[in-house]
Amino acid sequence: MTTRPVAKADRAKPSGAQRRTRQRAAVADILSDQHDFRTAQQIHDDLRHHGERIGLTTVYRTLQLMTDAGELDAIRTNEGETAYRRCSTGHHHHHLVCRICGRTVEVSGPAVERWANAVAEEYGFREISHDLEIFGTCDTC
Amino acid sequence: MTTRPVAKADRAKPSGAQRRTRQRAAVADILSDQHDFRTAQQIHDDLRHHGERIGLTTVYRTLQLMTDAGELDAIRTNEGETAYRRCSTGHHHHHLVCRICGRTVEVSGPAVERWANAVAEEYGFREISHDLEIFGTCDTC
DNA sequence: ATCGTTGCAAATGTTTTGCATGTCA
DNA sequence: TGACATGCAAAACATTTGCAACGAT
Repeated sequence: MTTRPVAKADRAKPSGAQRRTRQRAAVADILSDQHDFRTAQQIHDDLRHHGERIGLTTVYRTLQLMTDAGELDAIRTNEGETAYRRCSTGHHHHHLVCRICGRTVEVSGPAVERWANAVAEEYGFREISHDLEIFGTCDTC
Repeated sequence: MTTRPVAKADRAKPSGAQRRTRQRAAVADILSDQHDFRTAQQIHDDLRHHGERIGLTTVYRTLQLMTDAGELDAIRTNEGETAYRRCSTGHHHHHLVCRICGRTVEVSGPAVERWANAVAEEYGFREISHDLEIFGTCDTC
């Protein structure tokens, strides 16, 4: 086990370019609509319900590809699943997540960034990055 | 999948009291020594190397018990494992983790707490909690 | 003696991989 | 036509559970 942030662009793309396929388009589409974190299995179910013919394996592989490409945010749930979400803004941000319905709001705050950097420096840490998730119950729940 | 903070005291203790056993003491001991996050499997290995006779199942069960009792912090690693760490201070805090050696420093900052609460309230979220991990490379690495 | 604990084996659930087949460029 | 993509089945893992044997009180 190694504790480090989720790899966003670890393995280098082998060589040849990627192909546009029906399946990849379908995964990308469904993630454009929804803004919540979804697991691979949920996405697979959704696609099936929408009449898409796609294998679970392909969903997993596509999500990994998109994550490596920086198009998706990936988090680990407490249930041990990996959940993915389209990363609308390319830059750094945090998430405000409703415990009940899963509604998510992207937030950002220079205050936190500054604090994190200051604390890290105080302890002699370099090349800082951080993950922050705020949980709560949203007004409609 | 349900996104919510790691359950710290979910299931109620049935009725009878707990027993002190060699195995539970061993797990507690090893966690008192080390301050890093360790997975159940690592702890099991450590104990075996120290000559302890203990089953992996028991390690898992003991860690869960201690977590429910609020004695341990549990986090999900990006590799999909659950890592545990003794929670020295009973109160809320965050972690500064070295990407290389895994060294961990407990930090706390009212600034972040305030910011998180403010942002959450702005979006109508209640019963706020949050998780924050800062990653970096420590001075000795 | 009683009832929580242990630990093996087996089950579960998620994600990955081998490989034959299909398909975009 | 190729090289990459797909998807089934099987493998790989982490974790949980059934259950008979154990051990603490």
